[in-house]
Amino acid sequence: MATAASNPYLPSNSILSSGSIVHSDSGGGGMQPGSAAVTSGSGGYRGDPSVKMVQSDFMQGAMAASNGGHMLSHAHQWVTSLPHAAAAAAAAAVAAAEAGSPWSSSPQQQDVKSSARDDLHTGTALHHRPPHLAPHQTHAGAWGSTTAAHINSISGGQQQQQSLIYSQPGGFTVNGMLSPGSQSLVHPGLVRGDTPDLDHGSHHHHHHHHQHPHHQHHGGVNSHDPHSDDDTPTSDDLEQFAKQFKQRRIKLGFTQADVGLALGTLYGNVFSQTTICRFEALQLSFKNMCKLKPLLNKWLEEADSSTGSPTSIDKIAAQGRKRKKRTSIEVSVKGALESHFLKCPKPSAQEISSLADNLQLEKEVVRVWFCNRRQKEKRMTPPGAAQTPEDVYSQVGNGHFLVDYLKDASEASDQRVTTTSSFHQVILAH
DNA sequence: ATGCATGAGCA
DNA sequence: GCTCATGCATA
Repeated sequence: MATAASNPYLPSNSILSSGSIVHSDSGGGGMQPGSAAVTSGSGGYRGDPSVKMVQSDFMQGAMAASNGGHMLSHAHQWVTSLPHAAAAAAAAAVAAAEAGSPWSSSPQQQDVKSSARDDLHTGTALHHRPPHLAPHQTHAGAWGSTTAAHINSISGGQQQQQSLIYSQPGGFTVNGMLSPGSQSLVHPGLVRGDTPDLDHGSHHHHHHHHQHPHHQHHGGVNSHDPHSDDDTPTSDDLEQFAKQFKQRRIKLGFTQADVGLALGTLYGNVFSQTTICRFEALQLSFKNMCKLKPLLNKWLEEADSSTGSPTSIDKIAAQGRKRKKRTSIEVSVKGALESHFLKCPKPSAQEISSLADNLQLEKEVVRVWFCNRRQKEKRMTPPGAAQTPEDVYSQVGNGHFLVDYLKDASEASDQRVTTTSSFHQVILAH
């Protein structure tokens, strides 16, 4: 089986002495997963060709599989060794540094391109979850407006989330929600009465300064009305929406995963708990937020008014996919990477290679690490927002950081991290 | 909630 | 190979 696997991950340096990490290799030769935990046991792909992009919002014009093919080919499993215990102060520091979520009202510098993503959605098997109305009301100001108070990160966060209900692949319930039986949670009247408007009723559209590069010429050009989901919302709108969305979602008794699947059930675009989570936490790019808002908005409408009229259309198919197991990077190694990142956010291939060699990590891992680091940096520190650390965030007793940036930076669509490094240094210095 | 990962599209 | 959107797996 899979003898000479075209494994892109050539652990040519997989030493095992100081083992900073724990990924094993499937080195083509005579290696075989013995006791390793092969995660992706259920092979398969998600060739969902029935994409029904019902969103004529802005992007996602054409997404039909251009290659009409399937990217699934050889089957090589990513064996991995075991996780290691990693708990250090340094870890906390790093984690803290990553827990940002400040945004600016400035548009991201992305273009409309990423669209076709019907690749796969490994069903994050789940099902409706117990309808327990939680009189919960979280309000967090975060973005460009005033204070940011929803970050949490590390330990003191708000992990009241039901993060295990949807776990592990294996079961696939092709019913996000609205499935008979799980629908008698709440009456629309109740929620409605409880949570007033939210939708286009957008309560307030004060001054918003932003210039979004969305040239959506559509007939009568948008005059002024940042609301009504067909128009470009402001950062504040998004913030408001996200906040309310979460509230209602919880009141309705749905998990983030539920919503993700429901979106697929309803509109054809399935999303994971991760994405919903990030949306609520405003940890997506502006453009991405804009894209998801309409969808989530629709879901809300459906959710609160479909307590009996389910839209029984399920299409999501849970399928597995081979995925390299997550490489655990030791804290010390992370620290090293961080340091290098501060010096050079965008190392060359050669730099990466040597770095990987030193840290005894696969080049790919290092490369990806930097990519992810940059991404995080992007949504974390809006250009020109780095001020005095003490001004930027306040440490609240329990190792909880409140980040508060000033919105609006610049429109530079290319200027990347540069002045933002100071931010991390401070964090790490804690 | 978030770290590491995949992949499309672009340069 | 990077960016960007997204998600599995995990803490």
